[in-house]
Amino acid sequence: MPQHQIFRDVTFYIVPKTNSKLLVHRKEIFKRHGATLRYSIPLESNRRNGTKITNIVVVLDEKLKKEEILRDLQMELSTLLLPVVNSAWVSEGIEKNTILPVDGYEIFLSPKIPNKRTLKRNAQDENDQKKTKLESQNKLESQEKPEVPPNQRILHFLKLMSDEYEKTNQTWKSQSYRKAIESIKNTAFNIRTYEQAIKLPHVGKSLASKIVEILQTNSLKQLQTVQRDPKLIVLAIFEKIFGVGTHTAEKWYYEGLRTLEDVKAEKYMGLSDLQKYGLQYYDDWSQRIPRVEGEKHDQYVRMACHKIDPQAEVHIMGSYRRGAATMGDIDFIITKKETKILELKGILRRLVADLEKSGYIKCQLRGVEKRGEIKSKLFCGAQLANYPFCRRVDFLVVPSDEIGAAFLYFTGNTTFNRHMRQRAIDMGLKLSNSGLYRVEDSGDPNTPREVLLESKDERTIFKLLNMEWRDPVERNFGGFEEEGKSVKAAGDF
DNA sequence: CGCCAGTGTTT
DNA sequence: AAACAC
DNA sequence: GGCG
Ligand SMILES: O=c1ccn([C@H]2C[C@H](O)[C@@H](COP(=O)(O)OP(=O)(O)OP(=O)(O)O)O2)c(=O)[nH]1
Ligand SMILES: [Mg+2]
Repeated sequence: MPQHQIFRDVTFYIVPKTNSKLLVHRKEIFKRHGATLRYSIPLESNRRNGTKITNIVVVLDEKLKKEEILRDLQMELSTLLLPVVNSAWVSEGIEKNTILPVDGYEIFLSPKIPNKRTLKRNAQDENDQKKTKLESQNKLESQEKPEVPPNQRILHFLKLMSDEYEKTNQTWKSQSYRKAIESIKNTAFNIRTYEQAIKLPHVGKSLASKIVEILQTNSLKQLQTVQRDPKLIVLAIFEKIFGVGTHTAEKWYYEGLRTLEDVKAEKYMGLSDLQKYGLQYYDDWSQRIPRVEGEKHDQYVRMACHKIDPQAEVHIMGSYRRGAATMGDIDFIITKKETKILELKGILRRLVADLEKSGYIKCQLRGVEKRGEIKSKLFCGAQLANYPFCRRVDFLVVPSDEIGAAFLYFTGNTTFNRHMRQRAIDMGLKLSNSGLYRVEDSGDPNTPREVLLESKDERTIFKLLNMEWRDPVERNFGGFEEEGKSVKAAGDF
């Protein structure tokens, strides 16, 4: 019953390109009302002409993040001129049988906080994940028969793919490749066929095909197309500045900045204190910390803490507790028996004051003292006398009744934490830095009731999750370091 | 087709 | 809500 | 991109 065909003269550019039953259905409705549907924007259509709407981007999936919308359109933000609206604009227009003004439906992809006076560029990403290293282009010599460590070529290219996706904030794809890599590492034989590949856990059709492609051509088409432009190298340098992530790095790049010197020269005024310190200590914080120096930090901080409160305890966590030979930073937990968070915050505040006075703490990146409120976390730069570098040091104060969960969290590594937390989810539980909880239905599905099961004791949390205890050294999961452990580890999950 | 860990802090 | 960090 |  297409009566007026209100969208007769309108072209919808649909996001996302991917289909699903629901989306197909909704698009049918759009067509019935006369809309022309397209999936990419021809150059000449990318403009607004007056108030009359003839071309418009319609986002059908409300959950899409702004950056994902842009990626789907394959548009650089600065070049997108068309209005972008959510699907309510369409459906309410249909109800009212008219083309509505976009006000109230428009999704603004660009500005958010006009920082000082800079401009355009926005949209953002998913969650987590750390820096990546740059790696040079591919091409391994074609070694025909026996690969001594099996599947080396395959692993090489899949790693490049994973890195590529991580750099472009496609975190789930990146994660998929990492899981496949782990899986292949645990494979004793040389994979030769699609059938062998697809049997492996975390290797599906797409990855199996890619594996075959690698075996046959010794390369991957997709990797060569994926422009390995100099841009990524610059972005990686920028993103290593503390306080600078993908968003800021990209913004700077589009403003024409290419080196740290460019940034210092042109942006210094506009930088946050965080980023200024990040620049100032860029070289220092790029250095690994020898384990022996970690011991010295431990002694030093422990002494200082003892003076403030002899009952307070200092523990080094992170990679140090996992037995690393070198660390990227130093992670402290400060705690005290039978003590609540408030008192501990006070201890941290005094400790920090002393450490600053003594010259150990060089700068606070995230302070104890912000706006009168005392925080339970401190990120800072700190240097021991007669040592060559300022180090990144993190303090976390933890009330004694959360100490087990906090140890678990702050010992890591990150991959181990995520595995363990996933296991909790699968058991209907939730594990966080404050405890292991049972998640119950409270009537309101948005705010389920969380009942604390355990938070004081690390070992009890392992038991409740039906896991064998692992010494911290056995928690170096995933990645490329110490995979001897992660082989067994992966099997356990 | 939804999930892929969960939290603290700042803007 | 986004950005950045652990 | 894989999985339940
Ligand atoms: O996204 C994150 C980051 C960190 N952590 C936990 C695990 C990690 O082990 C600990 C300390 O973080 P840090 O970044 O210091 O990692 P690390 O394991 O100590 O390694 P590095 O030697 O780089 O400091 O905090 C998480 O749970 N999730
Ligand atoms: Mg650390």
